[in-house]
Amino acid sequence: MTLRLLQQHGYDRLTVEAVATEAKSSKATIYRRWPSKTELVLAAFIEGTRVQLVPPRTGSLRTDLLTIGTSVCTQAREHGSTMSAIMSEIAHSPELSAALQSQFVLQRKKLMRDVLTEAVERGEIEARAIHDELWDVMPGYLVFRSLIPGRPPTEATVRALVDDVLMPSLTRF
Amino acid sequence: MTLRLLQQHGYDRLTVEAVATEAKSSKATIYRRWPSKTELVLAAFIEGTRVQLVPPRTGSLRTDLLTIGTSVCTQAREHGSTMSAIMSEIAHSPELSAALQSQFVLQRKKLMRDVLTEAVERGEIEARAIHDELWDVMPGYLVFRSLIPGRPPTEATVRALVDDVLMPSLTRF
Amino acid sequence: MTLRLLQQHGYDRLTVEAVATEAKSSKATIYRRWPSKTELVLAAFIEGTRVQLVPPRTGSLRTDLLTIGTSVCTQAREHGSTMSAIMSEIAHSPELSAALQSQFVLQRKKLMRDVLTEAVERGEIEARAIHDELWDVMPGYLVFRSLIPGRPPTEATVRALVDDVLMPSLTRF
Amino acid sequence: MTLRLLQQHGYDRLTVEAVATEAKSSKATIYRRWPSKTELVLAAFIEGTRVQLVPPRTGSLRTDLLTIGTSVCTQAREHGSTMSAIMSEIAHSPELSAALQSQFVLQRKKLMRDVLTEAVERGEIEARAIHDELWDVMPGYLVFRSLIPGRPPTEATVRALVDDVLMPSLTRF
DNA sequence: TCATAAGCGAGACGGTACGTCGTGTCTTACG
DNA sequence: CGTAAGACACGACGTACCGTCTCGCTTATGA
Repeated sequence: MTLRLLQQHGYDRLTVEAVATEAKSSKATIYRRWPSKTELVLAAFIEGTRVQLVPPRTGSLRTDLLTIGTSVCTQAREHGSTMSAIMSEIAHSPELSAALQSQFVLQRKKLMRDVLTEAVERGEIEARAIHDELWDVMPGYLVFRSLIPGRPPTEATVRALVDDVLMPSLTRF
Repeated sequence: MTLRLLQQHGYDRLTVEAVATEAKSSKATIYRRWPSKTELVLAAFIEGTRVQLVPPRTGSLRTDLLTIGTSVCTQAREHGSTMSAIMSEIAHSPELSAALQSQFVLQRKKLMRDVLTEAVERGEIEARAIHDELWDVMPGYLVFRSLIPGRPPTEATVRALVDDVLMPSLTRF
Repeated sequence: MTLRLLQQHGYDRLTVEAVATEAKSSKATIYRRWPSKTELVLAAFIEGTRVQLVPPRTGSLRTDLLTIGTSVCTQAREHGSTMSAIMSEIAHSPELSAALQSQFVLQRKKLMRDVLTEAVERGEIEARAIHDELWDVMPGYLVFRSLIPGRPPTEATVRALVDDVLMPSLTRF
Repeated sequence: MTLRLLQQHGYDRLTVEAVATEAKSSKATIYRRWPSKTELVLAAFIEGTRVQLVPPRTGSLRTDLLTIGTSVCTQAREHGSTMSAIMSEIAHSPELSAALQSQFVLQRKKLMRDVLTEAVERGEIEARAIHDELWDVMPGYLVFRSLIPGRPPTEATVRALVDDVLMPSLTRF
């Protein structure tokens, strides 16, 4: 898998030549399928982080959030270098941005919304406590923590984030 | 200033040659001072984001946080491309990581702690509401929002983050 | 032809970049074919001085020698700068030396030997008058004269060399 | 002595920095005395090859020539790399050429002429056998042999050159 | 069963930036 | 005041990678 090379060497240490060799293929074939190294990497990333789109449905909002947060941590830790590289490249290309948006971000957003909606239906929180603008505070912060060196998010990070920040916010009314 | 080129072209569109020309200098001189392009860019970034280390002291925690959040937004918006590039490179070099830590992160952390400590002293919040692990939720999330395309953080983002997330968390006891 | 640039500017005024541009190519391609600037220049030199390997066969040793001498003069005058550069570089590299030996020197030696052998067969000179050690007195001296400034060898030089030095030596028995 | 570095590394492996260090001096001082690396090297070469200008006066032309030839061999072998480098550089600079001419070539020419003149006076050869154009056949050829790799001139080379080429030529009348 | 076409590997190529090195000039500080 | 130390502008070298391309070979189909 191409992702392995990505995780091992990081984006710019990765050469298309190496990917081709790894795939027992040739550069031309790679470029026939993906128009650029960036798109190749983005596709591999999206492929490698494809997750269940159904909410965990553990029965409580808190454990749902903990589950999602842990999952984000795992992925972010594995693909940290890839994510930062993608962020770099994305600034220059609206197509990449759109691809990331439609194939990655939207799923996560829907997942989060489902979890919150179900919590509302269960009466755990009020609908007005949900902030559409801030749906990605948890994943965003956890990803951020994975990108900067020295402080990768842990289980404790997620628990503190959920218990001491998100839950107080969602139950503030 | 070298930063100008960075903001205009982004990290990998930036050439050391161009920096040298801009500085009416030569590549050799650049490389004499900074061992690599990455270190040059990191130094420029740190230099360009050197800010006041004193808390805003507006008198209330909420407005202090709004002030800091707005400042983070401004800088993150300006140096978004630079930040993602630095994050990419940092994974490969402990030295870079240490430099970023000591010359950038620690100042921000101290600033945030000062603001919170003063709020405790003013009686606005309780000391135990402060979470050392999560001191960077606000800046971290705002930076994250600046890095992903399409949703740069706005004044409204900061206000929602402070009023609906941070303040409920800090006043939860 | 790359040789043109060599003759115009001399070895160290010549840049690989210029050669690439001249060839409507790129530096990378040049370096793919020749491992260094020196080898590139040596190859161009050998290519540019590839001559007939058959003796002139004018019927007399004297005119054969004059013909060869004149030819040496022409080439040495054209490629003087190249030759001295090659001599400089060759001292450091046995490979270059071997290449020059096998692709340049040996042909000249054979040519000279053929001319002398035929003269022996025609009865013009005795075989024992031929000195294997000194087969290159004429070309060597003419090249030397081309390398030092101010005294390029002329037609008169060759004639004097043949008539007053070589022929007396070869017919001394 | 600067010459030592020259002989060890050759012209272009030699750096002015190294010469300065060797001389416990600084580059600026070197450049104050000699306007360029080439002139520095030329000066060192001329200094290092300054020889007696008086003829050997062994009593016979043959041994005089052998003596001179052997001396040329020794010097050429030691400074081969330097000589080829000087020849390279000289093509671009009339001043260098003039310096070499007046401080090196002319002495050698005079030496050779003295030897031949005395031989005439001794009755060994006729004056008309002396060819002004070809006064440097012996040193020129020996230098050439020192420059090309693999065939440095030996004692046998000199003897053959004198006995089988020069003497027949000089005694041809 | 053999011929012809589509697809793939292998890798050369043009281009561009990197980081290194050496020359010759210049400034600074010391003796 | 001259010199050692060394920073500096300039420019070439050789390397690496990207994205494009051409060339044979192979494989899958049509007569």
